[in-house]
Amino acid sequence: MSTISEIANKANVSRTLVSRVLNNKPGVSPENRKKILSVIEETNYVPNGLARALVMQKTQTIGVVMDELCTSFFFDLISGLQDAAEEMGYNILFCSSRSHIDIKQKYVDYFAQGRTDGIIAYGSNLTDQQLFRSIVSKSIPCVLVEGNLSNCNVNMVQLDNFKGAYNATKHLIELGYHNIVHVTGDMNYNVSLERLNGFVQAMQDFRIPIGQNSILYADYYEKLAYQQMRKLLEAGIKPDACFAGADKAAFGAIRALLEMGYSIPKDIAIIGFDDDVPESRDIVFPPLTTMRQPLYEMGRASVQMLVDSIKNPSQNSQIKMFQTELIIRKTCP
Amino acid sequence: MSTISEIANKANVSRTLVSRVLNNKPGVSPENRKKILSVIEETNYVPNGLARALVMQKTQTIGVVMDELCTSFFFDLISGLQDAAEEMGYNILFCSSRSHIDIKQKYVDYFAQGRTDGIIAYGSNLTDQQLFRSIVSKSIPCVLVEGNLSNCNVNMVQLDNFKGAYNATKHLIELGYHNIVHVTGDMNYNVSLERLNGFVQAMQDFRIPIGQNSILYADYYEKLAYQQMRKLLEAGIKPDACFAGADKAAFGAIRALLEMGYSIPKDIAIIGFDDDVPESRDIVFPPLTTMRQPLYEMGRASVQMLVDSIKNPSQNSQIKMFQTELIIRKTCP
DNA sequence: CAATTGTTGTTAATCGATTTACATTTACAT
DNA sequence: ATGTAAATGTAAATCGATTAACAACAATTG
Repeated sequence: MSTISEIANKANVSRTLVSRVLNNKPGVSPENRKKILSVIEETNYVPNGLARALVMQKTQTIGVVMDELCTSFFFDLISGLQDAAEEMGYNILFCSSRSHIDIKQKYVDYFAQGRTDGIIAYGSNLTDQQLFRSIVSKSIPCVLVEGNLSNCNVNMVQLDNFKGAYNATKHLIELGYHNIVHVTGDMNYNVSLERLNGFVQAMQDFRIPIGQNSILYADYYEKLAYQQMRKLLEAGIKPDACFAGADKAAFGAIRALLEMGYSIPKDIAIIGFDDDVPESRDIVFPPLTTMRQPLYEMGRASVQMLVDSIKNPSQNSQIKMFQTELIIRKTCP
Repeated sequence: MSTISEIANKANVSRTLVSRVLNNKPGVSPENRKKILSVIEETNYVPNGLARALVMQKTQTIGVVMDELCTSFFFDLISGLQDAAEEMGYNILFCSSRSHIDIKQKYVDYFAQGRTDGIIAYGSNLTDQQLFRSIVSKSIPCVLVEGNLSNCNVNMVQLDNFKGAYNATKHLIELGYHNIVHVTGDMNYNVSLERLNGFVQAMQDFRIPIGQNSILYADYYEKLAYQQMRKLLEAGIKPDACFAGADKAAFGAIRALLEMGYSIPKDIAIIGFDDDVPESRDIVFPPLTTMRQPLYEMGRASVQMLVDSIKNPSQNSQIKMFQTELIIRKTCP
């Protein structure tokens, strides 16, 4: 690895001139510029980004901390992040904690040690709270996506899970379904609680009693939802509608229902949540009616908010709340 | 952001002492150590990673360049990368080119500007060649995964696609199937060519004629494989076995076969490739017999090879070839 | 008691870039 | 010929850490 000084020596000029050439700045005679460029060329010289970032006090880099990377669910979110970053001239670095809180902390610290201009962290897990507060205390620009940090002056991009769940439930109720079952997520996650609350509130507002069998405690994955729904059906309970807190869970429930001879949506209506439906799903399952999360837009907004905050560090923190959209397909009219 | 000098001033000591405390080195009196630690604590001081990396001439960081991040296919590969990196004390940064060659180049350059100790690049695309050569010319340690760069002294982790395809085809032939159709991938990708060659070679070795209808040109995704298989069946061709170059393609083909009333494996045997089967697949499709790629192990090997190369820059480049394994499930005995 | 060893501390060089301040040269108008 | 402005160049400070070299002093040893 050669340095700017070596280039300067070989070209018989000062470092300053090389720097000017590198950054396309004036103040270099044509012949010197040419000579310097040719030395750079033949040396395969690349300026050191660390040194540059150190003196410029900026990295043009955003660090993104995710719980998982290889999940179709994050596809749109990451696309939004990347498109916006590209447009605004930032590089994006990803890291994956694989849901280990200590690894997440490690990468947050890593990014916060001057290696990025700001951090975007995804996390709906309640155990993230401490970690998020640690970022904030370092006073590095950051945006929390799907995170919820009360009493804390921090930028947040959120989804209105409560209203989404409320509207999904309301939709079912207004269609005449009253025997509705809700499949919840893991109760360690904020989103699960918020969606459950939305369901409960809607039921109460329409004075529909919530019984012991109205709520299936599961997680947002296929397997457990399948098992719980199966158990319910085998116990002889016959709901006429199901609001699942996540599409994956909806598919699990649907599988149980199909196995038990239910026809969808004739015997039971289904609404999911997320709009996380791989293209291939439609092959075998009925196309799912669901509450869409505008993940792409949320990704874009996160970057915009962060860059705002980088360029204007003294400004107050912002919170942007996104709404879900009911996408009517075939599992519920 | 405070600096080491500020800490030194506040604690009335020299920078050296602060540095020693930060790095847990001896040569600091107990009372000074305590004082410095308390100043660090109350200042929320974090040492600057760029400055440290600049003077230490190492970053303890590996940069990974992928075509896509949010794909189940890469799950195991990335797990392998991360586990190995964790064990060896390296941080891993990911970036996604989303299959844009210029963005890929941008991030490779970014990583190569001293920001990482080495680069791992995934790419089976033929258009990556130029890009890979540019990394090599920068003489920064790197490993290519699934890439194929001839006449170039560079570390590579590869899969024996030829032999895998050969063995899959051979397996079908030895079971008595002779009317075998192969679903290919995009011909711009090395893997597609290698797997096709393996198929062809096996057919030739067993003296089975390859007709016009023996090869379905598609990509490794569900849709096109579905369409091509459908077209074949509608033309009245009745193969007795199918070797798909990828599991996704296999599922597309299976879908067409099921729709046309074929029973699997009674009427037709199927072997896929990759073992990229999301858990949820088994719900509706028959469990797929396939050639497994040891992606987790390949991920680990990439990191090991890279770290080797970082610690011993002068050594010759290595190539490690991994073999596939036939996983017998229900679509082919 | 002198010599040696060990501990604790400081100063200054270093990593590789950018940038300010200033020096030199050239061109042009007066 | 003189003064001024523009263009081109250099030297040195700076970013924020680590570390080699060395100084000062206390403790140990013969």
